Amino acid sequence: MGTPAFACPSLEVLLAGPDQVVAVVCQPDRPRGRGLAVVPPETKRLAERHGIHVLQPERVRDAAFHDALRALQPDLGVVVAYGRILPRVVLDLPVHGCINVHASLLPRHRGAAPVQWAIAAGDRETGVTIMRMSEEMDAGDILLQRTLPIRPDHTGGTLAAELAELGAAALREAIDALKAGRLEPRPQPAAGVTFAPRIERGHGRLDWTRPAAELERLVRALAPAPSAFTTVHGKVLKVHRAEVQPGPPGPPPGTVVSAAADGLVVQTGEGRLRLLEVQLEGRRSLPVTAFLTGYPVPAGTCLGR
RNA sequence: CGCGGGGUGGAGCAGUCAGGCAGCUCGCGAGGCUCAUAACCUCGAGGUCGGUGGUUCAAAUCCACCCCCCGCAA
Repeated sequence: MGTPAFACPSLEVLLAGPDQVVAVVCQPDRPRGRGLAVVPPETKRLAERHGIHVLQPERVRDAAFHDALRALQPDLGVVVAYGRILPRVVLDLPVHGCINVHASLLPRHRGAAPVQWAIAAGDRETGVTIMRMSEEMDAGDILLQRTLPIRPDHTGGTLAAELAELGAAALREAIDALKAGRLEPRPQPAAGVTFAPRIERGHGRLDWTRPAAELERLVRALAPAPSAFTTVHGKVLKVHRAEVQPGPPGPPPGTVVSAAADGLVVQTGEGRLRLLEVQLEGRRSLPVTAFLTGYPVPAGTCLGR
């Protein structure tokens, strides 16, 4: 059971393995993107290429869905970024229950967006957790964990891709170990629980009173999508890449200190942030030099309002 | 039919409303200035104005259709 691209490496591992994949469960095709075209989830596309049966229940509490699932007589449920809280009746339906691939070192970053929040929080390392699923979100017993250092150049996009692969490998390992009976589930520590809520638009707004280092992490966490942003002259300006620049306290946070070939330097609550790649609404993403060529932003301009 | 912005020398943009010599900043090339430089000055090359059709004496500009890029919303 999984929906977006993050789940695909895990599905591929299962398809390549010795066990039969009786079905793929994902969220329904939904109108997405410009023009609201109805687009099938990534896992569905992958499943169909392999001729795997696909289930797309509107409601996970629907009895008809439960019947369909039961008819498949699954031995094990594998859930990767499905995007819905599953009721107990579904969790208990497979003979050996359900396991989950989660992109963090639980109990840290329970929730929908663990990868982004790990970067934004400044974590030095993150990883994946394979766990037995319980009704409480991401609170199940840990079966196996694998860690991955977070590099200073990791973005939400690149880190998620690496964790998807790491998660798939860990999943393979965990299933093999489970079948061999040499995997001992252990409860998550009571201490260290944090939550990583779904990323919403507002999370990307750069609050210039915050330290530059924190803003840089937010920019990376939300790249390439949905992106951190500020505003210039009332227009949305996405910031795709930026770097911290030490600097003396200066003008009010949000003030453009300088705008030249080497970047657009903005005063923050602590230090300065040099914007390197930006995108004005309706325009494509540009290196800051090209952006400034056609859209001059004089020093002294106040961003964010 | 979800709302909206855009496509103009290599890059980014103005010009379109009100049709009339293809413009700006940057880059590139040559020359000059300078102890020197990504600085400064002079000169220069480079464009089927996204495509097709239409209107017109005349279309980047007006009309119709099509292709492509992007922001919002979901």
